[in-house]
Amino acid sequence: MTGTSPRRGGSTLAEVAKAAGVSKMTASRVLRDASGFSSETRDRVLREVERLGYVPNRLAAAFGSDQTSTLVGVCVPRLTSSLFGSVLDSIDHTLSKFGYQTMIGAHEQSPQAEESWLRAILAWRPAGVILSGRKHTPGTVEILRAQSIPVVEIWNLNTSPLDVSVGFNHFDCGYEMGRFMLGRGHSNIAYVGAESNAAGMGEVRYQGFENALADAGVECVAKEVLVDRPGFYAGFYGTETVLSRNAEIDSIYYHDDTMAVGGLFYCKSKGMRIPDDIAIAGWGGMEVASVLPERLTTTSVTTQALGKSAAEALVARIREEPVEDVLVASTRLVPGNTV
Amino acid sequence: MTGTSPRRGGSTLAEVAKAAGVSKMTASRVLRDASGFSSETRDRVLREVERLGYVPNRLAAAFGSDQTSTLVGVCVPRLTSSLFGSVLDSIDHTLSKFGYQTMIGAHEQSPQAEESWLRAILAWRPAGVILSGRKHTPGTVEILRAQSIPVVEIWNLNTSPLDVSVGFNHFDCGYEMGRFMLGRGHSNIAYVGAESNAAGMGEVRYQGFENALADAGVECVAKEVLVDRPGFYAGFYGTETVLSRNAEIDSIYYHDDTMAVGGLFYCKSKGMRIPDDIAIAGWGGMEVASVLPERLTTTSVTTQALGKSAAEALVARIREEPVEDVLVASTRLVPGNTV
DNA sequence: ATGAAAGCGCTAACAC
DNA sequence: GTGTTAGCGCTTTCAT
Repeated sequence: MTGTSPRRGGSTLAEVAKAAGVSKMTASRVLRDASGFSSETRDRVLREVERLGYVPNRLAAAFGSDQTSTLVGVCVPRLTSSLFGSVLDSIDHTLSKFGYQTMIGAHEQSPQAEESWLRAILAWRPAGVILSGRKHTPGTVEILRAQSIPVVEIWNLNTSPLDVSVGFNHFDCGYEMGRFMLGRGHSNIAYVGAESNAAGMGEVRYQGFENALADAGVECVAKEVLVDRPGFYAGFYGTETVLSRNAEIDSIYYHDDTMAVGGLFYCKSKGMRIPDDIAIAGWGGMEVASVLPERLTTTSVTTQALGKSAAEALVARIREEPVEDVLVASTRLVPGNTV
Repeated sequence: MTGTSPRRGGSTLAEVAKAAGVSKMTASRVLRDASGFSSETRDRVLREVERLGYVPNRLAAAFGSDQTSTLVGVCVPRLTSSLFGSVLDSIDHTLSKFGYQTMIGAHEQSPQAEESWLRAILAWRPAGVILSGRKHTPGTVEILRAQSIPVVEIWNLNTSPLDVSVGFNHFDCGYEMGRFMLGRGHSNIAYVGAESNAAGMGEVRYQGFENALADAGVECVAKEVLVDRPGFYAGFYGTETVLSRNAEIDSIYYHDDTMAVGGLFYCKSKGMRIPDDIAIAGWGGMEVASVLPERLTTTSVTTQALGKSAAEALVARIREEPVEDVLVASTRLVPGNTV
């Protein structure tokens, strides 16, 4: 910082107060809309605020009083997914309505990255944090407990959360789709997924799926989990890979709709008929499916509701209001004509 | 706050210092990895930090010293777009490498929403902010000037930025595509876009496009800008709308690839051949196009590079290093077989 | 309805 | 290599 430049942030409360001919306390009360001032005083203070372009210093306020800010840390696997994007959008929208500011992190499914992000975030004394998934490092768990800070874990349903959990029941999603595909007469069933990292956010869905097959005495004939970000292209070449290894496959369950759409176009490019030659099922209920000639069989999920519930639960915890420990965001299998 | 609960954040520097048998200053130096302590002292301090689970209070540090935090505010139109998601991902990744924390906002193209977000963010004395688009309220401009804070405007190229601009040359993108479509012999050319709001982030592209047509003495026969979020479905029904009004249309330029893909499937569903009956062009070079049977004619854009450049430019400005005022992220027309 | 004083946890500046 | 002092801008507490 150069010595000549004026203090960043312009004027202070003291300057506003002085200009308005009142004490700092009175000015402070006016700005926080507390009580204890006449409407005449109020007008005088607000006029000076306007004139001086006063911007409150929340750093000082949060530090000086209760040691807690209105900052909230939110960590998601990635920002490029329409599903996580929707959740984050809903969280941010809801939090800002309640007067909180959202600090983000993207851990791309690495618990270590999550932990180092968290350490940096906690130094700002956030009012709470929202994490994705159930896998956290021991360090993460310990530091959260030590800070006794409200935590909401999202995405995966977690019946023994650190604090509060708001998620989808991925196991049931997988199980239900497994049963559905079996019910349509498919028996050479494969799974194609993608995980950038070890945390395995898609794994639970596969487990539910596999269980459904096992309960019917059927084995999943192929499981291909690419080390990649889930997406259209991963679905395309994952399908190529799995079909090249096993020509008997008559149906594929995908990590999500983007991968399913990629797989669908791979199959069509090879002249396969859907669902006669090969059946395809996705997950997520993404918008892209709405324009395809085929109606994709998928599980539609309520990402907006998940985000809103998570943000509301966090705010309730911050305010020490009663909150359900475990909330489930709804999902629904939507039969199309691709299975 | 209940009086019984311990101070959030656990121990303080003073406690660490006392436990280590040194002064606060020495402990502070160790933690900031400054010089001025023996390695023996360092070990003793770090041991106590570990033992006490000390988490530094950046609120106090930022407030007490230079009045500036390592927080950075980043505002984008929305978080559900793969393009903006990619930019944000790249920004966050780059900023965190430099030790900054990202606070987000989503203004969905409303300058007013941007301004109120900005006011809340500036109260945290961020080291800098990144805004999207060129349209800002007078209040936004004034407050930024008054705070004399580093600002990077992204997305739209802006030759007279508030501070620094890193963007795509949308006008050229549109112009180039206009010329390309004309070159392929199309003459009944329409445009289909979508804007949720008045700020009109897609408008410049249209202007370039229209100019290309005008320069060739051709008029754009239809312009349909839906009041909606750009997306697959908006492309689908926007195409339906525009074609129902004008049956002569032989080619359509879309706001982006999602809309183009939506339009493509609408046209195919009506039995039209592409590009013979109707030509289709998008923008963005999105992944979805990689799996279609058609190679979509589009403009591929470097969202990761844009985000990285923007973050780096902001950091340079914060550090008072020399920075180019205007940076252009590259775009490239990629001819496919849909035009 | 308003004001005065104290202090939050940290670091810059200056001693030693 | 280490310690002391002062102060950042605000809010809390307690007077008036």
